[in-house]
Amino acid sequence: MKDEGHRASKTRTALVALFTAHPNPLSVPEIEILLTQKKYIVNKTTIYREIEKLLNHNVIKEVYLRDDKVRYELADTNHHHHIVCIECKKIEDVTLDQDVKSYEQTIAKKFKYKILDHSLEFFGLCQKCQK
Amino acid sequence: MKDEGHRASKTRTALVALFTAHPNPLSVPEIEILLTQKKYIVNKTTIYREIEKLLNHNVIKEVYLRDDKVRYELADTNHHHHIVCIECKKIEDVTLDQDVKSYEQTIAKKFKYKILDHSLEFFGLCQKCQK
DNA sequence: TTGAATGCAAAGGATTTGCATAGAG
DNA sequence: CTCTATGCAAATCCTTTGCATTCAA
Repeated sequence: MKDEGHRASKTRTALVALFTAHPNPLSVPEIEILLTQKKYIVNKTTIYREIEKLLNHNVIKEVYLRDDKVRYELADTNHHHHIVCIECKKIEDVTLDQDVKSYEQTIAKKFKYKILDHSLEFFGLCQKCQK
Repeated sequence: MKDEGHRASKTRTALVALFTAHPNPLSVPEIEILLTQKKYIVNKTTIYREIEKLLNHNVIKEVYLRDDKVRYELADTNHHHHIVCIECKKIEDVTLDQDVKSYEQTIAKKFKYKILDHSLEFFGLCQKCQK
């Protein structure tokens, strides 16, 4: 990003550090709370704008988990899915040996689509919440 | 629903008819527009409240498609997924011969989760939009 | 000095809530 | 008559936009 005249601003640094340290995909309101806890006070607007830049530069990507909140996580991780506990909201990464890619060819042919991507998320109860 | 004292109210009838006639999962703002086009004017609030009742009675279910809009579709259809054209936003149902269920056991064991459900959606370009 | 970064206020859009009225059984 | 259904206004929450100011290369 610096190549394009962008700076290693405080907010940018703080956000990347947060995403690196944090295991879960985060929404903007969550990010705001976490930054505040770290005594780093930023305006909501700044977060939204910074998120947009990070998205445009493929530093982070969007994650959708069955609610109307958009979450973000680092983009440079391996392709993976998520498993979400519907009770405690814990989120874990899921990697599949044989990924859904195999379906994509069949579907692409059947529907005459050029498939670019897919979302696969699992929902259930984690060990603790099953009790 | 009638069993529980609910009536076949105008809005309820109109909504179920709309979902039955309409192939795509619909958001509340979309529903409002479609009903208006059919000369059936309802207040937004009424739609939201009716949607909630239909959800509670499992007449419809929520669908999430990579944006922050919640959509709804009839719940009594076969388990299926969706393929979305990122250009023209067309949505089609996708049924898989061998569903993701097979993954669920493996993942459930590995993560010690009780898996209840999953979401799988494909994104790409439909035939028209590939040109 | 110049463009990027930030804050603040306001606007927009979706959704929810409270209250009062209308309507169906 | 009684409870459901509906409308309307207001409130909330998330997100975006415009404008002015600050900051870093």
